[in-house]
Amino acid sequence: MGSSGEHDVEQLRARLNDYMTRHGLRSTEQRRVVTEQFFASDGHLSIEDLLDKVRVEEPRIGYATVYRTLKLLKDCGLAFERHFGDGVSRYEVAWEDEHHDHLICLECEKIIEFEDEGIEVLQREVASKHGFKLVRHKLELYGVCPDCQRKK
Amino acid sequence: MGSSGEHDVEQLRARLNDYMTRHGLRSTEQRRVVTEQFFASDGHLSIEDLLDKVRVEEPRIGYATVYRTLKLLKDCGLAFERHFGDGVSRYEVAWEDEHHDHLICLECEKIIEFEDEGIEVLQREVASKHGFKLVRHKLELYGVCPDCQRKK
DNA sequence: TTAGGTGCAAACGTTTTGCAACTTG
DNA sequence: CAAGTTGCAAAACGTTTGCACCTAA
Repeated sequence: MGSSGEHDVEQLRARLNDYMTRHGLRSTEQRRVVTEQFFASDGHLSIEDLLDKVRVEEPRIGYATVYRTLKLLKDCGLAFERHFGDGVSRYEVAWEDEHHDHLICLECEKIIEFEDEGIEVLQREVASKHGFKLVRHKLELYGVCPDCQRKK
Repeated sequence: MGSSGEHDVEQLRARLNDYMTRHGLRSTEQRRVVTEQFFASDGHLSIEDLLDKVRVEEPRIGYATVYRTLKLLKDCGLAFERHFGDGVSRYEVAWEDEHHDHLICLECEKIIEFEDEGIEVLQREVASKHGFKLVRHKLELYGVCPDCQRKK
């Protein structure tokens, strides 16, 4: 529950340490708490979500610190920032081996993750057709989930 | 240049008028200027972009009015709102017959539009596999365009 | 005449920043 | 001890809203 499942957290720590060393950054207690809570989370966290988790462990952590730490994780490629309709940024762990897209219910805001290799192949074709070197992509399907269809 | 190309602006006007009549909304000079400037624009305009264009014609138009008018256009399905990385909302004319996705250069911010029916088909399959009724989607491919690859 | 629209400025919610105090290496 | 980091509160940012005045129907 809330754990990292089968993913390799150790690898994330290593990548982070490596990045911090290379950039002369310091490993503080706050950073440890924020990053560990983040790595142990599933799904798409807002700053507030993460701050709540972090404060259970270390109530004095300020909220600029969470922003700054997530910016750091974003910069070293360990977190993805997402913007779904509302005005809030949400963050997601960038597991080395995983890529998925999102299927979002317009009524109950439920978010389902999926992967589809066929789509990925076609995306690479589109990119190369335009001479682009593809780095990443974002695909979001918006619709009405089975539960909400039933409710009508 | 900056014109609407081969698209049918008249149809947009008709749809807008229809919507306004049905909702008891009024056709003001400001709305006319904002919507016409918007319909005559290509690409992805921020509120500021549009306000600049609008003020050439009618300098007294306030900037809440542009927001409110774009909200109206969004509500009646004549404009799409987009969020690319920065904090700004951008708007795009929702031409009746057209759907496209975006290929974005990470270095020069160039945006190319594309359509790919194969991808659309697979998207519909994914949605129905999860029991979703698909309403719309957003696909963005990020990479490096040919020009920027050459510059290195 | 009246419901709706406008422009302004103030309010809003999220994110960023300046700064003095504090840690890490 | 130097340089990076923190927490706070203030500022900044894009967007929304309250309100008195205006205008289309």
